[in-house]
Amino acid sequence: MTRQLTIGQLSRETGCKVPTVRYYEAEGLIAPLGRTAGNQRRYGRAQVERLRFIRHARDLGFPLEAVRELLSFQDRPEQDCAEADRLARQHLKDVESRLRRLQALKAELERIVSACEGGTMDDCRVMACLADHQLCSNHRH
Amino acid sequence: MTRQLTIGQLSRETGCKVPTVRYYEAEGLIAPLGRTAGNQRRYGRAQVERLRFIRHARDLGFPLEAVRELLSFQDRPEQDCAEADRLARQHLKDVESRLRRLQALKAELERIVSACEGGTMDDCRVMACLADHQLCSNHRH
DNA sequence: CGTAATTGCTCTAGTCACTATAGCTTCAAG
DNA sequence: CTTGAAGCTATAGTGACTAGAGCAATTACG
Repeated sequence: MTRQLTIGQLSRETGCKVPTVRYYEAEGLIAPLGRTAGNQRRYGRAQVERLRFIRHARDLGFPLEAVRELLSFQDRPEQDCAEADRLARQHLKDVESRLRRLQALKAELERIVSACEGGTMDDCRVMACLADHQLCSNHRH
Repeated sequence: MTRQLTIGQLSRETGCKVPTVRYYEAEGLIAPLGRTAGNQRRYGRAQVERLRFIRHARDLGFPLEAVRELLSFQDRPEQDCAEADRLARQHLKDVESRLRRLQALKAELERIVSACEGGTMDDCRVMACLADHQLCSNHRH
């Protein structure tokens, strides 16, 4: 029989900081098995898995609300997985859109810094580009 | 002589929402020329330019603190532009790092959703990947 | 000149996902 | 039995806004 874990041990096993575990509890994502006589939280193996699931989804950039939804799917394993798939696909779309935006941004920043040849603020390309939208390569943002 | 602008007109000219202009003022980034007898803000051409500069820097992802610094450079046009250049290069590095991370993320999400072939939550690849780190292509995150 | 619609004002609270701090209590080891 | 680490709660702070309440001022029209 596996013995119960303190919040610190849970934290070490999952790489999730202690205050974050308590935050997730306040958010209703994870609850301890129970408390000791002295009011300390105690966790079991299932909580380790649950917290790993949460952390992994968060690392993949799912917002907490999506994680909450995914956890509720987990609790109903008989259900069709179309919803989980839809959520993941939606998230992928979001990531792709952020990616495109970031790529455009990188291109413009590269253009801006490569144009700087030293001198004073007065005729600095970096400052000029920031001041005047027309100097942008990308007029859409 | 150009007549002064209300906060709403300034907002329309710059694409920056009214509450955001007030927020920037509270943050010390931009101040109106003055106030009317009835306590309303009035702006001039210089403020339009300044706000455009702020918005453009923000659109490029510079944090407000960096924008504040860039604005202070603008106010000292004699100064060497090395600092502005350094700031932009640093920001470019940040963007590149975010970009790499997002690309890895996209790859894994693509792998996850492509593995889903329907069925129940029980044997859904999406859920399995989220539950088990070992199933990741990228073990570093 | 009166009135109604629009725009402005301040202040407070909410967002997201934590992180940090203060001040206290409990637990495990020696 | 004492000490020090780790636990507890509660509150506030982060960044960059956004939303709402409840008023006041301005402007256009008749």
